[in-house]
Amino acid sequence: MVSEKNIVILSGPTATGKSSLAIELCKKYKNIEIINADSLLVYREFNIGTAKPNLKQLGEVKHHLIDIVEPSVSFTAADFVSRVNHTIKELNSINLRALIVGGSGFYLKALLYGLWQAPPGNLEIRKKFEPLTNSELYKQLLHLDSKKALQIKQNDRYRLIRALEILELTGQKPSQLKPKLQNNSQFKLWIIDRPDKDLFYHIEKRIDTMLQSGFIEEVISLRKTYPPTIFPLQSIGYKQVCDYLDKKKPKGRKVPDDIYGLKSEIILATRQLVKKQRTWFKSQKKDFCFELDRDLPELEKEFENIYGTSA
RNA sequence: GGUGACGUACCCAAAUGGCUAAGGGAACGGUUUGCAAAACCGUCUUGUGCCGGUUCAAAUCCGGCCGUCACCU
Repeated sequence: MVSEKNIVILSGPTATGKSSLAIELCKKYKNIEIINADSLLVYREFNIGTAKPNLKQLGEVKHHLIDIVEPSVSFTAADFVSRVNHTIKELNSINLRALIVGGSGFYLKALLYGLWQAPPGNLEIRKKFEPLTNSELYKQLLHLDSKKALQIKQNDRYRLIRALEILELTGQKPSQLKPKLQNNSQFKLWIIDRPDKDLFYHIEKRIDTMLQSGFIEEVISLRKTYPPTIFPLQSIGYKQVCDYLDKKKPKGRKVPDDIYGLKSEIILATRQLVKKQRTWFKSQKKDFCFELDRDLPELEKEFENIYGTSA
């Protein structure tokens, strides 16, 4: 059965070189296409700051789930899962294999283990909760579903609202939601990483390149079209450029007013992302962990085992 | 060389005589179930440049020294 073929998920911290590696790996096989698993590459017009693969790269190997939504539209983990499942089916039907590449841990977890059987977010209902303070929200939830409330930190406003939203939408207690089963036996989670010294060097180099390629101009142009509140403009790099353009200084830290100050702020935020991603992956069940450069031969061998001719 | 300002933790920064010297950032660790490059939580338990003086009591007042910055010659 075609659909039972293994699919590698190539993940790991940002700037490790996942995308380029994936393209190099796929070029040798001709029948593999890449499915993006990065929460920001799905947005059109956000190109430089997201380190989106360029046209040449996109031409070498076909990519899915890149540039699929407008920047002002919110794209969720559930959207990601259904799109991926759909794409895999489609590829299988024409005898192609999929390779999933990206560092958005939450999306991957949703793909591997499924989300709960719950309705999507509802702006109307969320608006209703807006005036309430965190402790008021917490008290409400404690009253309606104390089990769930005890699992949520009292200041975790986002999750408190989500839990109350589910209650209102379904009448069901969030703590009793049933899992939506996801067949994950075909996925192989591979994490690639590299030593801090290499990774940080790459991060700095990458940010230099972004700034030289017109990153600031990209942000200026995006801000003419979209409100500053949209999610991708809050993301790493974009947020710092916005602050730079608005001359907004961070609290608790002195940063030069110039391009060097901007660069150091983006580096800082990117390193913090790396750390968060590593923390995330630490708790995930992995099939392989590779250190790039050092373990490349082994990685290629494993890749051959899964995507090789006979598979 | 002269004048003035300033010197508080790894960094920024409150507190100008008196309870155990705020707060923030960074860092480190963690949570994560439809916004996730988001959001949230925990840990950073003696550090007021140096020396001396005044006082019951000094980061805080006085003197000197060292250092930084600004301006002047």
